[in-house]
Amino acid sequence: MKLTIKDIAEMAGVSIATVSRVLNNSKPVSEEVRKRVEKVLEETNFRPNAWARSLIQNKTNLIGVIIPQINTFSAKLIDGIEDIANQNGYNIILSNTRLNREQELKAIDILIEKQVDGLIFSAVNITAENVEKIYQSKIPAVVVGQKVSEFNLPWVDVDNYSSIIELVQYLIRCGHKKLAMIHGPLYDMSAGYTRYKAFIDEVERHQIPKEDVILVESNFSMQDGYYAMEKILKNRSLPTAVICASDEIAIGAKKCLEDRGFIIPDDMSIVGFDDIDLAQITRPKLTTVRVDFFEMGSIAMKTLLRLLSDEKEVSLEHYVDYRLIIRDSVKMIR
Amino acid sequence: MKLTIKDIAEMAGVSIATVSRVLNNSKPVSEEVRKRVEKVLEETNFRPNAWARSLIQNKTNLIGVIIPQINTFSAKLIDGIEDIANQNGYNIILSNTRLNREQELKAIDILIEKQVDGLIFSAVNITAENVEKIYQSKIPAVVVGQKVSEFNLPWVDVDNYSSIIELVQYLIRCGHKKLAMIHGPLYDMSAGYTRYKAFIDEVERHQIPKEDVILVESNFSMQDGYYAMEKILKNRSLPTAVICASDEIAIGAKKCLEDRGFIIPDDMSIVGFDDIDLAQITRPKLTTVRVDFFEMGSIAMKTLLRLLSDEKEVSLEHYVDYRLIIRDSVKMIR
DNA sequence: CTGAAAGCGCTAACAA
DNA sequence: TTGTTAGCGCTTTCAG
Repeated sequence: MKLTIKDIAEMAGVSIATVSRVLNNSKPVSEEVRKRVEKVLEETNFRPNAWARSLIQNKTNLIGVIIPQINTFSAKLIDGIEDIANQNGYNIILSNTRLNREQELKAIDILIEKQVDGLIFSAVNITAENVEKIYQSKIPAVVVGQKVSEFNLPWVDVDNYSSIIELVQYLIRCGHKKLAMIHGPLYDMSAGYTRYKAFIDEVERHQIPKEDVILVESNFSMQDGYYAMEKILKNRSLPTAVICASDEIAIGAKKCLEDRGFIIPDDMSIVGFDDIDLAQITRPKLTTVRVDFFEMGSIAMKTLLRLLSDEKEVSLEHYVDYRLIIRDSVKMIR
Repeated sequence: MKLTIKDIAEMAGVSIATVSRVLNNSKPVSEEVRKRVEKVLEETNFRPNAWARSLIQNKTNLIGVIIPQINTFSAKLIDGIEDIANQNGYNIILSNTRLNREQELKAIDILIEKQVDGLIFSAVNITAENVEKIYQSKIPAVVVGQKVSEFNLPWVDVDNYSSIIELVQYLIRCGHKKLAMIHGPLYDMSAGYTRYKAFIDEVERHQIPKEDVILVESNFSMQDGYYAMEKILKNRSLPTAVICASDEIAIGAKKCLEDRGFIIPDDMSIVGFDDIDLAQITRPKLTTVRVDFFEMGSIAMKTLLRLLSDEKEVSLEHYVDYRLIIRDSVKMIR
């Protein structure tokens, strides 16, 4: 049988109200009685039922975290969220939706039932349906990994657009005139579509002729990067540099080239995105864009905290820093 | 104002008991009334407060997961736990103790207060103090990543001992007679101490003379692996093969050798542990031991489920499979 | 089949 | 300073 505050009260010979008072330090209790109660508390190792309390206080100190999958990136994201949450007395309840739409909706429902104080939501493509549900629940929420300016929710993301533009400009400065991109799936709004859009926009801005631009879609894996590069190699005129939507893709693509005797970056330049550990270990070291997912998580949680403390002004848009990491996989032409 | 079952009852013109009945399908309700209530439920998108319910049913459908840090391994572990938990209607509440003893104790306390139905506990070194607290709480628990045979708790771990023994035997079969190990910190019972102990035991069993065995301690990072190899290189007589307690160490050590002009495996053989993604990408590909952390998580959760369903016989010891992955970083001598 | 009411473990008035 | 009591949102007897 689990102990309750009532048991403690009996054992200490006081009322349950008094026990509650010493438990929470909420009201003055005489030194003598406090000692007595504390003794029982220690001896029994009593822990009050958080849910009975939350029922009254309407607060659970729980943050719901919804992610589409668990990988190295989301792991860092979670780490960042947990860090700030923990520092502020919150626990996180983790929901992995495994890239499944229905699971996302279900996860939101469950977290509403569990009365989470706040929600951090991430998905490959956040839809109106999701957001609607979150709105209705009135639970403070912040979106992570996608710009959702069309909704009235704070979001945190890397500036996928600017970063790719910077990358393209860098390649052009290096003298590259024929470019390819291995982009991610376009239904993936953030790492897929936005990076793709930035690329075609910037390439157009520089008036690079259509025939000197190659686009290939790929999933975010080495294997798929490998295949994507095979497709690029089928073109009559090869690019001098290819931008990959992720380091994994880049490394797969690189492998494909190497298997065919290409020397990187002499025969073809490659850049990636994310700056995973591998990027600095492969030879040549990969030029890429560094994204700090831990920071992304902690910014998200800090934003949520601000929402929770009813601050009037919580800015809706949060870009997490990125940095072009120039290493050895791009050749300077001329 | 949040909706309650009372509001729904009023709106549907029934008693709260009836609403509860349709919510849970617990007792027969006339078709007509059921329809009426369901309509209101849909329109309002009502979600019952899980904690009010749990207060009565003494069940939260919450599993507490305590991990010492978030990295690629624990991420997979969590993934495996979440997968099974989710399939069985449980949510996980994640506590990262950041390698901090006090945090571990605190995390247990908090999870007790949150009335988790079960606990999955992992730490670099699980102590009697931790276990004592868990015992006292009477919460079903399983330990992950450490053999804790001295306690009466189920645990799940790789067989660190046998796997290292297999590795040593493999090296010896390959003709290696002078061995080194870069082992992890010895306070780390599982990946540190046990692998170390297996190595010295097996080396002794093969009567390899003391002077042909080198031991160096290192943290589990490439950087530290690099330094550890530097130490090994200071010895008068070098080993022909070195076992590293992790792939990260191995890759760092390898880098150190390469920086000094060694050819691997010709000049020195290296083996790692874990089979991280990198292991098959570095050249030469790394011979290592594959450990399935996702499986470790799912076994842990399945074991916990068995505990929760009051099965009489729950085996306490669970080894997760490992496999020697022979690649190209070990030279066959003779 | 439906409703009234007790009670889960706790906090917070309100009295004393 | 302490105790009594109402009630948080729900489930579950127990009557009807």
